[in-house]
Amino acid sequence: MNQEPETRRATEQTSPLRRALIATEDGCFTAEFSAHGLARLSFPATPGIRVPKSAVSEDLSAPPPPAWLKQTCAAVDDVLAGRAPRVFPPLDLSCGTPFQQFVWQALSKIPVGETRSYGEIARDIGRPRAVRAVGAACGANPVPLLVPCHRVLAANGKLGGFSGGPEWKPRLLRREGSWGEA
DNA sequence: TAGTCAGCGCTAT
DNA sequence: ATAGCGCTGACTA
Repeated sequence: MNQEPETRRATEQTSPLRRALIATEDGCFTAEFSAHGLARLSFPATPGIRVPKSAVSEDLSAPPPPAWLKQTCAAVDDVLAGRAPRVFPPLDLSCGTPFQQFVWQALSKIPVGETRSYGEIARDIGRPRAVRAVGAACGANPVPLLVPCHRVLAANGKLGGFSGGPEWKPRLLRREGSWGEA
C-alpha cells in the first residue's frame, strides 16, 4: 500500500473519457465525459492545456450519452450567446482538490451579467487571504464556460488572466453585458 | 503608474 | 519536506 488513502490526484482519472466535438460559431469545442458526467471542456484549438496523456485513458470508440452531449451543446450555446444556460449536463469535477471544488462551486453561483473579484470568491469560500490560490483554482477549472471562471475579474476592475486564451474573456463578458459598458 | 511584498494552495523535486 | 509558481491584492514612492 502506498501513501494516498482516498485523495485522488488532480491528474488521476480512473474511468476512460469519451470525447465529442461541439461545433459552434466560435469554433469547435471539445467535450470529454467520464462515467459521471462532463469532466472537461476545451476551447477551440487551444494549445497549452496540460493534460498528461499517460494519466488519462480515452475511449474514442464509445460516444458519450446523447443526452449529456445534447445538454452540453445547449449549455455551451447559451453561454456563448450571453444567456444563462437553461439546462446543464451533469458535471464531474472530481479531478479537483476539495479547495478547487469549493472555488468552482462559488464560481457557478455568479449570475450571468455579473462579475466578482478573486478576493470576493476567496471570501465566499471562507478563505479571505487565499486570493491567489483562487486564481490558481480558476486556471485549473476543467469546464470553462459552464463553470464561469471568465466572470472573475481583478479587484481593480481589470480583466486579469485567462488560461483558455486571453481573447476569450472580454469576448464572453461583452456578450453578457459585463464588459464595455462601464 | 510602477515596483514590491504578503499570502495560499498546487505541483514537481 | 520544500522550493517555485499562479487568472491576486494592498501598500509605497
